Amino acid sequence: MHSLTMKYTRTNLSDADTRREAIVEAALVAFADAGFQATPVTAVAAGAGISQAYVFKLYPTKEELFVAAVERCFTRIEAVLEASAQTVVNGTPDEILYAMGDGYAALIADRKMLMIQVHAQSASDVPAIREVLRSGLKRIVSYVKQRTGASDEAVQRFIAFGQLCHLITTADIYDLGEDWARLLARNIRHAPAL
Amino acid sequence: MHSLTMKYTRTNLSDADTRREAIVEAALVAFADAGFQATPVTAVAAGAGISQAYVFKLYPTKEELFVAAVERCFTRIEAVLEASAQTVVNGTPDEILYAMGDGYAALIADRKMLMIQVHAQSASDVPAIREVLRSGLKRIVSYVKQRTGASDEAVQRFIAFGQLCHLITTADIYDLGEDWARLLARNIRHAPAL
DNA sequence: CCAACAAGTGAGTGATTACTCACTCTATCT
DNA sequence: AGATAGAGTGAGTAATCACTCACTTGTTGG
Repeated sequence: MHSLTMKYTRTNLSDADTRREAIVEAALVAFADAGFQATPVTAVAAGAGISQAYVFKLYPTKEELFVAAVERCFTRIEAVLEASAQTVVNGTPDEILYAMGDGYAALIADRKMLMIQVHAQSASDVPAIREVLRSGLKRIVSYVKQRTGASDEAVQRFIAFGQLCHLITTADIYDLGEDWARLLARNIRHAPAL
Repeated sequence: MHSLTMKYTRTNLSDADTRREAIVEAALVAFADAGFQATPVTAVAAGAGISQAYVFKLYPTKEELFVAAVERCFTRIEAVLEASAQTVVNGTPDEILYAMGDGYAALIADRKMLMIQVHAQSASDVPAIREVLRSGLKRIVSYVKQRTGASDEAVQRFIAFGQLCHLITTADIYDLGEDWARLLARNIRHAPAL
């Protein structure tokens, strides 16, 4: 139980906690790919390189697993926003917001972080999922507002255009040569896929 | 085959087409409720009051059924936008857009039309679903642009705030008394649920 | 050496579900 | 009357999947 008696003394993670880490990472990938309902827990287990039975030992239900993945997603977004904010020194609120937009665009280049959010919205009739979506959103909005000092309107616009970005990606219209698609994607930053 | 020899001569729908109608309506309700993966075809059949076997006779796969429901959703949105536009005479583009926003807010009061779109985004890795999402979006954007005559920026903003509205609804933060929630929902019209 | 426990798994199980098929029933046409 | 065709279904089937459990293995403290 205590680190002095633990097998791995190099880190402060026990074996089980190391596994939890690996499982959440695998869950992020697997759930992002197919969503909550369509992803079998076996896919997460395979991604983490362990048996399905052990996944269930560490995360008793698939729901908890998904919630952990969504939570991780929001934590990562927060970290990226903070890192982006730090690249601009003595900036105006709008400049910091702009840098955050850059950071977010880079983050979602591989779609995983974006799709997890969309899947969470889709599964938001499950109370625990709605709850983690809400708390993640709260963290992002509160953080952006406080860190940038931007107006409420600017922060709201920031989130709204983030959502537009999700729509553009799911409908896959970034590189469509049509007028309506260009209209929607105008000025939306978009890093090329990995 | 031809209406002169048909059983029901009062309408121009054959029995099968009447059933198709009922099935799409039931599909809209059922899929909106639980999404593409989590909705069994039996739920649609029950909603339409017919056997599951017959649903499969008219819609050979669940995928086609879902696509039909999404298509219907966009058709209904377009109709609502048109009806809203017609309520304003000699309006500026911004006035017409505003009226359309009212219409949309009223339409999604019962969440069905909203959730179907979110579920479609979530299942957009299925090519046919991505396709119907894209074509629906194209119809809406093109229609709004042409009918209002608004600037590209204004139309883009209209769609972006529509998406924000979806997020607010899925996370269920309309009536949350917290600052961050009020910030997000500021000036977002919201008809009370039915 | 042994007791105790944590890590880990193979092999189920029961429920669900997309899709099929052989069949019935009713109405119309000749 | 008999043939034909469309509307409609009951009863499957094969696969998938969330979750369980009895079990093994390796480690450690006494």
